[in-house]
Amino acid sequence: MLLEKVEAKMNYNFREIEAKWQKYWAKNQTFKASNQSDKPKFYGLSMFPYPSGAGLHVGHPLGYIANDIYSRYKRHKGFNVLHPMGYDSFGLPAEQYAIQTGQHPAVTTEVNIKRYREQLDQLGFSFDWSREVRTSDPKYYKWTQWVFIQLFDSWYNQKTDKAEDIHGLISFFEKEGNANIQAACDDDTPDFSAEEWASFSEKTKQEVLLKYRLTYLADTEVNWCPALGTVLANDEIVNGVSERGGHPVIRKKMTQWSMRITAYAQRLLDGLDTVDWPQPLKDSQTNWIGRSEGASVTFKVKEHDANIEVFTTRPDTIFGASFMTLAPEHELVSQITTPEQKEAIDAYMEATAKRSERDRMADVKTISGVFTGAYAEHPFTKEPVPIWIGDYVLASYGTGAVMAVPCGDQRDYDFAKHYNIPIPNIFEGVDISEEAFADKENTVIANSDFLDGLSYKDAVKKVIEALEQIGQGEGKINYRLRDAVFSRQRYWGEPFPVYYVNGMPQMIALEHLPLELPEVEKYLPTETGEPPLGNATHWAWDAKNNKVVSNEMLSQVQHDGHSELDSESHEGVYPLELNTMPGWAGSSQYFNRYMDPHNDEAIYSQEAINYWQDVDLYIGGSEHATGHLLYSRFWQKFLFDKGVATKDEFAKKLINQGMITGTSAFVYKDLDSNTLFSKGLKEGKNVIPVHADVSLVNASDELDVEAFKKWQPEYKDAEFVLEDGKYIVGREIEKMSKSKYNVVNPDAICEEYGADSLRLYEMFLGPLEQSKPWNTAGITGVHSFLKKMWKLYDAIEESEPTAENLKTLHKTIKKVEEDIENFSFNTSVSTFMICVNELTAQKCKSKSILEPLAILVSPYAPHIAEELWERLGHNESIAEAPFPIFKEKYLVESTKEYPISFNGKLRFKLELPLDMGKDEIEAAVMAHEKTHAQLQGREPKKVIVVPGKIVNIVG
RNA sequence: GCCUUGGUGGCGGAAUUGGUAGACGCGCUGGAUUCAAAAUCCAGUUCUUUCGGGAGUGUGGGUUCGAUUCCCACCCAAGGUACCA
Repeated sequence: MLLEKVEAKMNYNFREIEAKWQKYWAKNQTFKASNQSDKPKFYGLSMFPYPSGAGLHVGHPLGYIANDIYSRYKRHKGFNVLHPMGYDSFGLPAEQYAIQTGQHPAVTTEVNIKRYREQLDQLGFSFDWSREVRTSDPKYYKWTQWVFIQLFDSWYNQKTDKAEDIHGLISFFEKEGNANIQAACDDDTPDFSAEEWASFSEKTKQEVLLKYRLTYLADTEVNWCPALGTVLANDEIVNGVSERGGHPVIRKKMTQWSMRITAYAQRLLDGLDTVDWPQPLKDSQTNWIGRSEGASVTFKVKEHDANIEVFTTRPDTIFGASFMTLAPEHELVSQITTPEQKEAIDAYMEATAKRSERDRMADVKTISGVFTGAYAEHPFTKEPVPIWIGDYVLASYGTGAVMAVPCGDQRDYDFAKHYNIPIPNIFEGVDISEEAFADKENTVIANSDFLDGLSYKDAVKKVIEALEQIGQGEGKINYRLRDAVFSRQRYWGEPFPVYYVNGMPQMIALEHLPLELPEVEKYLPTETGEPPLGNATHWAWDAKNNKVVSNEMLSQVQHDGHSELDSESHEGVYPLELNTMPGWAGSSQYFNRYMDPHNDEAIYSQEAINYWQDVDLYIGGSEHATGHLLYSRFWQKFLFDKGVATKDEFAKKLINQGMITGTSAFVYKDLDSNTLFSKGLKEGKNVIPVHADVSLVNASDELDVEAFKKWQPEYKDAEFVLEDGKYIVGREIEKMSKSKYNVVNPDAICEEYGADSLRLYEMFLGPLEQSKPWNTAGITGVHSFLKKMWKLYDAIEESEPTAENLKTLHKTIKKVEEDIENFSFNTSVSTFMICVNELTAQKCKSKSILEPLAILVSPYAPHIAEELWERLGHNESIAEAPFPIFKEKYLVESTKEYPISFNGKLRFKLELPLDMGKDEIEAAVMAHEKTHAQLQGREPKKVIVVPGKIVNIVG
């Protein structure tokens, strides 16, 4: 009895310890951040998760652990730390589940969040849960709706290069029309004078303003899936059919809200230079924005009152343009096609319309096109230029039309060859009989009138000047980036704070927000094809009383379009927007809301943002490169323009954690019989590999045969051919996924080894940014390290540390501090192991060594550190204990074991005093018997001596 | 095709400014302890070797007294992107 008790005290009982400290942290609010502090601030943020029904697997917490370590470290370093967590809780899976089961998404979301919270708590994170946000919480999405309204009330002034209040634009219009305004606006914005503006009806004014607002309503082509009754995002479509169910998808024009992110294209590009983000991520944003410099050129169409505008990056080759190509969807096609060509053109347009965008992209080798019969006029030579249509020109890029220069562009070249169109050569000394010449650097222009003899750069400059002179072009920068469609025909998303009067959108005032999601019977689209919110019976806006009312109250004028029938009693009730916002709406400002999450008066107070400013360290997956991270930067810049945010980039440093891949296990089934061969016996047999659940396999790749039979009853009676009495499985690295049965659940690992072991092991696997395979077997290494460390604190003494003890401690402090600052968490774990191994060998019991060691370990393995800290006699949490200070003096050595190399190869080592000079070292080495043995009588050509480092003898 | 990142033992990986390649851990081998197992501890573990040594960081070159590290060319893998005019 007594013996058991003693043993229990000595053993590392991680289950008890971890539960104890998790409770302590929660009860004492150890990690609650204050918005008032004299300390410097540190804001460490991990991307908040979508709470899925499957829960976390070991790959998910990797970034959280890293950020938790860094944040805890900063706390030890005297920073006031903000380390929050929340949930991106609007989203598709909950809605799909609701459609299938009828359960309200809010209910399933709540259940999933609870499960997530349990799993997160179990890992011992230092999150300030008092600041939790949920995007689906009306108190939170009130502010998502608020940002939307701010965007609606703003336009982008290109002269001041920032977003400004829409009222300023209206006064411009009133004073001088829109001629002198440089603004981000729709391409089809008409020119008008102040008088014309004044004469516009209220509705026309609103329509014009929509062309300038930073969020606007417009007809947009979307991917509509009739079978699913919804629009799909591009990534939800695979090979032209829906990812879910494989239903056909068509392009459909729908009135949708869009975000004028293109207004910020250049600033989004420039801002990348100011942040410490991974290069691949910056590159993919740069590519996505797709800036290209060139010129826009206007070609007049002969015999028509029409112009074709093209964008080209090679205006210098304009004299080589021998035809033009329009996208088949180009608006001028039907207008300019001659009667003789009409039949061919119609047939071609019909054929292209049938092909999906994806088919067209996939099939790049087939050259196809049709001549319209029309000609454009070359701006300089005035020669006729035949106008073709061809599906190699995309309607969605540039102007949907190109001036084709076959000698300088391979696609134009191929097209010209295929249809026997002339290929004039405008390059000096270049052979174009085989292929086009696209080398800008070595370009010398010829046969080009006033451009002859010029280089690419000079010719571009000169031709743009000439185009401007004749009013047929100008220098232009084109972006690939499109405005972002912001409407979704979904239920489980933020409602737009919008109602419609005479078809024009009106914003609901801030004091009446949030506009809460209505209850619906069904989560599917209505029979008339309206979004799920069309099923709501209580979804109309009473603009007089500012509240949501029953649809029955809708004004007659809205109902059937006859204003004279407007019902008196129901006046001022209007329909509400039926679309909801996309998934990225709620995540585009959450990082700022954490600064002041319970503020009901503002998205956050100015005091809060003045103190916290921006995120110091943001960790999350690289899959958000062109979604969340681009949209968030856009909203941040907008709020910066409005003076709401203090920084125009929200995150100083960003790290993409690598993916943790699974190590799948395979059994080998004989093709002809129900026989399973162990891995070593499958050679020469006709077998197929079958996935086995990784939880049925031990560290030595042995399969638990009985458990396997139980798991897959079809193998209940199978014959297992063993080797040495064991069934050995094959292993392969694959993406961690349910279907591959290689998902490893953190709960089971915490149960068997503890959260501290899991945290250490995830870090120990390798560099944070790299993708790396998971193999649970290796966790025993870090687990026995913790046991060894625990043992070290068995009998703590107040004794003086030895010089050796101090050296071990201080080299550990130095290395761990450097590692954390460099986000090299894997190497710190090794350093801890070395330190504990050394102190164990030294039989160190000194409190003055073991106390700082506990602090060093605490960011990584916080539970054991707290427990040891308490055993060292402290009553307060270790969380705020100051980080140990490294002292160089303990590492100073008097001698050095010099590596002695011959021709760069190490041959032997020689211990010499460190204060020995160059010549003395050389003399000592040359006198050594092993040197003579190496040289075998040869005279060395040269002796390199780097004191304190190395000796190298050449010869 | 283009852009990016990477390539080191059986495996994960280390070597931070060019200076002892393979730290640390897994696995494996042998041993101790145990009735036995687990756990723990000790020793070994890049390859090769005639036991002196020799070779070695994707391949081939280069710079250097010295290269995993810097330069050039190429190969392979992963991720992103693609008829972008």
